[in-house]
Amino acid sequence: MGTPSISHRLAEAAVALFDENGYDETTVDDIAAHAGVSRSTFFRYYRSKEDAIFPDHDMLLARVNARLRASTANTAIVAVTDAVRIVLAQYVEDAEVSLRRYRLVGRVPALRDRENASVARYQRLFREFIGTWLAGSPDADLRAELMAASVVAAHNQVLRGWLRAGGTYDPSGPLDHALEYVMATFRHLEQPKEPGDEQIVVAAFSRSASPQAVMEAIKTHLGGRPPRSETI
Amino acid sequence: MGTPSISHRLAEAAVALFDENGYDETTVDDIAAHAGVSRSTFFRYYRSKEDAIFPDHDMLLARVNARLRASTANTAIVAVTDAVRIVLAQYVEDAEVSLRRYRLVGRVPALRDRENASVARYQRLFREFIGTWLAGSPDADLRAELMAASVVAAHNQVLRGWLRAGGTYDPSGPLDHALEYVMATFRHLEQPKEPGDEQIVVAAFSRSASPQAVMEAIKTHLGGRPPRSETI
DNA sequence: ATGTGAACGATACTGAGTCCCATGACGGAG
DNA sequence: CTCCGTCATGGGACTCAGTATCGTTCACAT
Repeated sequence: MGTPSISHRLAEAAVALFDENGYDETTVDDIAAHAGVSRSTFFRYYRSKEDAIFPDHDMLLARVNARLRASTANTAIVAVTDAVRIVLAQYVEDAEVSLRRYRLVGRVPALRDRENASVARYQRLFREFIGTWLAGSPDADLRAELMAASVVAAHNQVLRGWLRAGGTYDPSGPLDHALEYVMATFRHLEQPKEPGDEQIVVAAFSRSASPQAVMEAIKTHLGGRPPRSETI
Repeated sequence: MGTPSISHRLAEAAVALFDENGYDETTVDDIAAHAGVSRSTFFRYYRSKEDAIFPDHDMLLARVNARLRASTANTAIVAVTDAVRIVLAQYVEDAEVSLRRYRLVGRVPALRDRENASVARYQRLFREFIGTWLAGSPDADLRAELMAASVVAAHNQVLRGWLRAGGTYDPSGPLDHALEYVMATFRHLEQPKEPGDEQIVVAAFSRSASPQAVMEAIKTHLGGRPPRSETI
């Protein structure tokens, strides 16, 4: 811990100088000099100037991918929500860095674009996973696209709220709420086609009929499926 | 028409050279020379090398913005769907260019990022519009984010399908289908909380009661709202 | 004929990103 | 102790995108 890694020193120097002098006004030479290394070394650790602000994004993407692939068709929903939680947790873990980066990204268009690009990569990952999962069902591609977009959007909404508030609370509650919101949305889409399409059966029978006979008649009428709801 | 505009000639040259020699291998000098103008002139018409492939994106964004702002709270949904149709129609209008660009963007990461950035701008526009529209309602921010993401995702899904098929059909049908899908989703979210929560009323009344009296009694019971569905 | 302004060309400059080579530290084999 | 690979680093040259500035040309109006 006496000598932090060069990679870390470079990232620190980059954020510090960007904060102080602005992004465009800071050259790679400045960053390298501030970290006590040469320009060549900077590009050995980061592919570009922007990369210095988004380290370990590849790692995070890999973890999300791993979490998604470690699931069967039955646990797909859990896998998705878990994966989203992983991403948010990563931001929360070092809130310090996340907040500085947030303020920086808000001011520099180039960095905004960069972040959008990585968001798109996450969304693509989710889309492919969900797509292979519910392959075969009608509108599978469309639904996969929509679910992926919604999940990512929910995450971003919660994250931005947390960042705007200065990272002063635990966002896992809001995230669960948002994810539940999304999941409820898509659950609704599963069963009934349209709000008005629900068929309601009113059964009339003799007061003296046996409950078994009534249930049997109803079951037959519904084609073997149990009734969706009981009406008093 | 004998002499097309310099702007157009530059865009043509750019796409042609990118197609033939690759994006990174083509310099701005090449493009300018191929269009018969100087390098300076290129940067007078396009802010960057990437811009040459995405001309009139600002214009399209402005049209979407205009369509959204030209609406009251009552016509908001129509405004959103209209705006999306405008965007897709723009792609369909010169399918030739859209297809070449699609193939190009699929191969060059820098251009993919660029496109993601402009998608994000559309989404932001929709989000802000929807947000101010349903401001005040519970979870307004979250719902705005989700609706915007879904609408944009629906558009992109339809667009990509159309592009992959080589632009060989009219995508306005699929777009309407996808948008209806999205709107149905969010309609579900409005009224009933959970599938089982729907309240069903069974009315019993005298055979001799007048229809008006029955309707009046029911209306009163439902709190002034007309019944959601009629049951035979 | 002369002023005026817009469009274009030419040139120089900064800085990101790439490539290649030299150097120097380190560790193992003899 | 010396020799020899290996690897991280430094250094410098190079390409090219993007910016800024200035001069030129041409159309047009007065």
